[in-house]
Amino acid sequence: MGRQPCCDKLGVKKGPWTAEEDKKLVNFILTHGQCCWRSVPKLAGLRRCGKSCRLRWTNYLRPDLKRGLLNEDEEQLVIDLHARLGNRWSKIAARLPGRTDNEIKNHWNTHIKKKLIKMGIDPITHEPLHKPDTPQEAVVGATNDHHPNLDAVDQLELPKDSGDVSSSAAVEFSPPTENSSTDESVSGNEEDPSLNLIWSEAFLNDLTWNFSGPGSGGEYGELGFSSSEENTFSWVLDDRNVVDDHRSFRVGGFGEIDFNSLDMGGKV
DNA sequence: AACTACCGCAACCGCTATGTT
DNA sequence: GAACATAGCGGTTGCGGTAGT
Repeated sequence: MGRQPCCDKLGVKKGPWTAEEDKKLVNFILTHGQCCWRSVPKLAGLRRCGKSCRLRWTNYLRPDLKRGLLNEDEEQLVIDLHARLGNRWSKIAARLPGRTDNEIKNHWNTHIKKKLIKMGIDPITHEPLHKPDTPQEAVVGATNDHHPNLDAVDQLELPKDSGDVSSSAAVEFSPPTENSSTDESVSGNEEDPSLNLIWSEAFLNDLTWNFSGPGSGGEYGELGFSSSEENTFSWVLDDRNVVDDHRSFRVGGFGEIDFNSLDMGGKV
């Protein structure tokens, strides 16, 4: 007997999510928490595969996600971790709070890979491109599924609790400095003042991001969201954000905000 | 202005890992 | 331990936006 499909293919909608679907999914997760993805579509009134719901939530709707491009420090960390872990994006993502494996994977394929090649570094082996390969190296590079020191890294089991990536002794990572010349005004970073602004109570209150969804109040506690995180849901549930064009919706709660134009000094 | 090519990202697909009965 | 169900992961694809001609 074959394996059952993850969901009933008949009547299952595919393709980009609409704001209405997002709203339903967020409402459901807020009310019931993350469990039984298979039953989520039915219970939430969505004509989607449970898998699709999970992906949508983890890659896009989660409240703790950062948006925007990875900054140079995050990029460096990704490169470093990739050298140790290979294409194990979820493990890499676990070391970058607020970043998803999909996001990192995409960023790797579209930006970092090219950058490394440009610098003369093989993005797979992290060795200089024109170095004469030994047969062993060639094999590692070709298969890309087992880096020499991968097992050691697995056993190391980098501390997970720390949102602070710099806390890992195994990772050569320099914390962002004030003089960092990277364009961090756009990209999300916990060290980023604009991000701090977004998450600050003052900002949230000021924009009247009052959570107005059903069941607002104590029942979200099971999700472990802070009060400010709960507030961030208002962008999804707020009709102002419900637009037909999902593309204009996709930057989520921060999509309407132009970080560059924010007057930091005046606001906080 | 119209067309084309390229880029970046969201989402899907298929597989593996893990949990449950 | 086997069989099945579910969750999670990584590779790939499709589509919209944008730069170039």
